[in-house]
Amino acid sequence: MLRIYNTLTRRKEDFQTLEPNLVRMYVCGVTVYNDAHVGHAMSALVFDVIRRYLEYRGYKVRHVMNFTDVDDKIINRANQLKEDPFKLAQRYIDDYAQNLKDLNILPAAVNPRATQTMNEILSMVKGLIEKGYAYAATNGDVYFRVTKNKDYGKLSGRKLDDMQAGARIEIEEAKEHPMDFALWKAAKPGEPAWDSPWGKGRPGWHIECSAMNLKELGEQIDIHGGGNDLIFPHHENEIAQSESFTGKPFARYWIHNGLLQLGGEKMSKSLGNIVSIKDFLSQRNADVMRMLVLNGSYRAPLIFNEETLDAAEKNLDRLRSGLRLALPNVKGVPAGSASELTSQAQTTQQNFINAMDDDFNTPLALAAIHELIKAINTARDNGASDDQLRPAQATLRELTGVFGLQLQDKKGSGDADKFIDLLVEVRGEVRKQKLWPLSDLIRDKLKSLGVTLEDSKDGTTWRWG
RNA sequence: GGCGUCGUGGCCAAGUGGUAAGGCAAGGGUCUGCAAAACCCUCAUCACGGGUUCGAAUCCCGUCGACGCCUCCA
Repeated sequence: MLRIYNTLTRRKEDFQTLEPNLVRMYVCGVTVYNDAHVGHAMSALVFDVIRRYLEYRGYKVRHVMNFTDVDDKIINRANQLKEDPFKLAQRYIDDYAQNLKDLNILPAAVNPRATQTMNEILSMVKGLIEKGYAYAATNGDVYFRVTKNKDYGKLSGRKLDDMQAGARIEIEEAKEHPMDFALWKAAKPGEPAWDSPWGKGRPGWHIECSAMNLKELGEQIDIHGGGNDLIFPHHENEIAQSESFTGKPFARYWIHNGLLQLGGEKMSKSLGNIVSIKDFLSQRNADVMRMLVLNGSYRAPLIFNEETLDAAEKNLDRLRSGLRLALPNVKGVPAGSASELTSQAQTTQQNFINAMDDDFNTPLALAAIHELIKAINTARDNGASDDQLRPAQATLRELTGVFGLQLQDKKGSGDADKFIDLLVEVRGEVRKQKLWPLSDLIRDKLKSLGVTLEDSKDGTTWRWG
């Protein structure tokens, strides 16, 4: 039974979907006004792994991830660059889609955008006004009336009174209550704007997500996710809007990932301590970022630095070692040993599932995989044939695939392979004649070209990397 | 100031009542002509101080510290 930590209840709960075998999952995407950074990648990776695991467990997952493509920051940036705000947003949407692809993140079923959900947003704002949950203020904005929503604050565990006390908010005089938040913002001259019963304007930040949920997934969803910096106010406000509008509980499970830490602080656009996904991928393989995420609990902060990245890279090398072919010229091991390996594969698979069922405990699941690696490598050392290794390696591929790891061999140009084979063969003759200096020279030269040779008693293997 | 998360070996990180998973690094060994890889072995008593318990990293109280949110933020 899968159990998931629910931010709403602050407990792990059994996972029950609204509809059998179908998971409605909404994950907050990004506001597109700049290059996405590795912190965004972390969040996307966390939910990609969750999705892959749910699918592995037999669920059909309808995964929705939005783009916020109109807001203050986009408008400001566009003004700065003297670019059309819609074009700017489109540019960064395309970039982000490419980032996700490069990170081997499965595409969402839909990527709704605020600007393409305007009808739903408008009707939701209207509905909230009609029900008394919102009001059009004198300044042209429409605000949500937090005092009308009796359990406002339930997600973040705050009370309205507490929030008033310490909040450093410029109190907008048009608001009835300082914590009321904008559903609709009146447009200033020159800003992108849509017609509405309250004059020209654009949606507030939170309402778009409520509207997109309603449009793409319905009134109630199973999983709503995002970084834990979104808990308040964004997700709190989403709940307030959605539940006030529909009168039904909104999301069953609220899942929030911890934030990536760079130099002891979270990485964020406003702090300026950013490593973009693009820059990261120009230096390291996508699997490295993924391994970094898998190595820790998704809810805990993730330490991102050269040291942790190097360790992640080595960890990947280790996983790859399990996929190597049998040693040359082996005769195979007794059937008993081979079936032991197969049974280890089954044990590992079960341990993997048990770990992941416990709130997606990827570090523990990874440890299970390492057990299998060790068993495979031992079998290989003992002379197991490829046929004997294959079933366990298939399990290894299967489980690392659930993690979304690609574990591609480091590659040179494929055309070179047969020449390398030839060199290795010739070197074999050289070694028979015990011409060690020459043999070592060939090995060293190949190493500097990115080809690693490994000699064993019965022959030599080579690989890129 | 309020709310919340957390503090496990050199580094990253599981474990949340019965005497500390895993990865990286380090040291030793097997194998090898050498090397590499692989395999084997070694390496922590869980921030600190109290308390509960037969028994606590794991529960409670306090102290110190870190981080997040309260304002745009994955």
